[in-house]
Amino acid sequence: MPAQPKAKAAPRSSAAVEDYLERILELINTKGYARVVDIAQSLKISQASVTNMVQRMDGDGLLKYERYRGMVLTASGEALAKSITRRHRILTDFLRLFGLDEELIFHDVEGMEHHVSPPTLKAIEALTAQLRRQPALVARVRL
Amino acid sequence: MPAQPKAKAAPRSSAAVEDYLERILELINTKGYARVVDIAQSLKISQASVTNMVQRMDGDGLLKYERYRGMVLTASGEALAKSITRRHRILTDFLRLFGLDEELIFHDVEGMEHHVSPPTLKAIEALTAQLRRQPALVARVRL
DNA sequence: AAACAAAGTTAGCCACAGCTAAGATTGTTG
DNA sequence: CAACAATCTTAGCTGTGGCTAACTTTGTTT
Ligand SMILES: [Mn+2]
Ligand SMILES: [Mn+2]
Ligand SMILES: [Mn+2]
Ligand SMILES: [Mn+2]
Repeated sequence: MPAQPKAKAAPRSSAAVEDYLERILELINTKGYARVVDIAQSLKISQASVTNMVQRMDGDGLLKYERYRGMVLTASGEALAKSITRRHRILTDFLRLFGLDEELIFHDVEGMEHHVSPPTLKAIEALTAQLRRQPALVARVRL
Repeated sequence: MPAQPKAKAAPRSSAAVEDYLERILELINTKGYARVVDIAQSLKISQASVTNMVQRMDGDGLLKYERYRGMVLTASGEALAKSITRRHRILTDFLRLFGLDEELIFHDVEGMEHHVSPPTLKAIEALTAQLRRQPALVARVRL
């Protein structure tokens, strides 16, 4: 018997895997399916790299993949993708308060999102809500 | 003649290189010198990895390194190290507003800092200054 | 059905950034 | 000064996540 009951296989995913999951979920939500060619274009990487990563993610149980046919997120893959999407949205909402360039926001969020812990995210979310009731204060930051 | 006057060789450094620079500067400031063994302990990586990276950074002109003897930051390495240290400090000051665990703050900042652009950093810095005059608002976030 | 184009896959490559094990250098100590 | 411990370096390895070139599969067009 293991020392720990089952450990839940801690879904320790890298920044790259998180970006793939985020795009795959978005493609499924908007087009109904996620194709290799679309993932590649969206992430600006080669189709070959996508095929390779998708095979790894299949092995890791994040999605089910059939050669030449397509892929679907597993339950755990989808749960992870949704939480990643939420993080991305919360950080974007926060940075939008300050009148920064939209492309810059996207770039910064795309990098930062992989390093923000749940408590920090919660604080930023609450702060954003508060700042929305204080436009005068926010205006002083936007200067 | 080149199209651009000189381009300044854009010091495009990775997250790992930035972490090394930050620690090396800190060690120099507190002990007067940065030794391989101390960098290794501080970053929790092996001495061999440090030697390897330090050699690459020498090749990239970020520091001058002499085998078995030691290293000094170049002008550009020191400038970069200082700006990295500043980013780290500004982000830490921001997150400290919310009563988060100090270890958690360090972990998050250590990851996020490499992805925050100058305009975003400036906004966060200004926001922190404003929030310091609004303890009541901050208290609502800390709940 | 043959031909073609688009999409997908494989093979082989690379840089980055870590590791261990083994050996070299340096400075201190008996 | 010899021996020793600490420090540093080298050699060789690994996983991640990219790439290009060449090939295969699929679906559409004629
Ligand atoms: Mn991202
Ligand atoms: Mn994202
Ligand atoms: Mn860092
Ligand atoms: Mn730092």
